[in-house]
Amino acid sequence: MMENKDAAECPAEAMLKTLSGKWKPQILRLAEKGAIRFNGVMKQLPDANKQSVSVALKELEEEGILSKTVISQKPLHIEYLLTEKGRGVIPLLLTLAELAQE
Amino acid sequence: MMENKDAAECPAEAMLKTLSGKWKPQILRLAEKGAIRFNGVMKQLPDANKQSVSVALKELEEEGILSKTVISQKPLHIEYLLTEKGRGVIPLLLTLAELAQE
DNA sequence: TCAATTAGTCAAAAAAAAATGACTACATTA
DNA sequence: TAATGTAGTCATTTTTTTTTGACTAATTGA
Repeated sequence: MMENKDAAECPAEAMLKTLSGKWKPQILRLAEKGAIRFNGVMKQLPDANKQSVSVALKELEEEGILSKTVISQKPLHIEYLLTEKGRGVIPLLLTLAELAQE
Repeated sequence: MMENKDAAECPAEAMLKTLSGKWKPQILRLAEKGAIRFNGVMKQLPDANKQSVSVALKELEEEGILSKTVISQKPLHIEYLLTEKGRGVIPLLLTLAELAQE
């Protein structure tokens, strides 16, 4: 009998963790409509705080769901866009939202 | 201009929270194959602890994803089954898992 | 020069989630 | 009588997540 350390490998769990962080679904919902920016998100989610939004954007970028682009440094302008993977996530969120309401 | 307290209502966020609790995806994966029982889950997920499994089963039941049935109290026998809603969640988890690997 | 806007970071505190170990309660088996 | 198996609960500790408030750094406008 061989001892196999299971449990660790549940790919769905990792993805769920990534998506379920605070403010992330709302941020993705904003991103669905077009490029988003840090301060824009802060204004549209008045109850969110800098740190959480900062962490959310960073993690979503690390997961390849958002891409970050520096448009210009003169009047500092940074944009986040949904990647292809990110666009693939949106319909899942919508389906989850529907299921939640049943 | 009227001040609207937004943010609270993101149905996807609630559902994501429910599904992303510790061990929940694994438990649902077991439930997909048939009725599950408390000690059975404990044996199949050796790294999980009673408390977490207990909380997971309770929350999944409260969300209407699992149904709980007492089969008999003589040799105490309680079963959890995926509800229709629960069965609706499974394909989403599989899709999330696929997306995670891209 | 002072204030505002851009996009954050940092350390610390507070809140929420998860883990640990002891315990309950009932019935069966040795 | 003691141990085993069922399905948990409870209080406490540990870990993780989220929030708070102060601070940075560059540029623009008054």
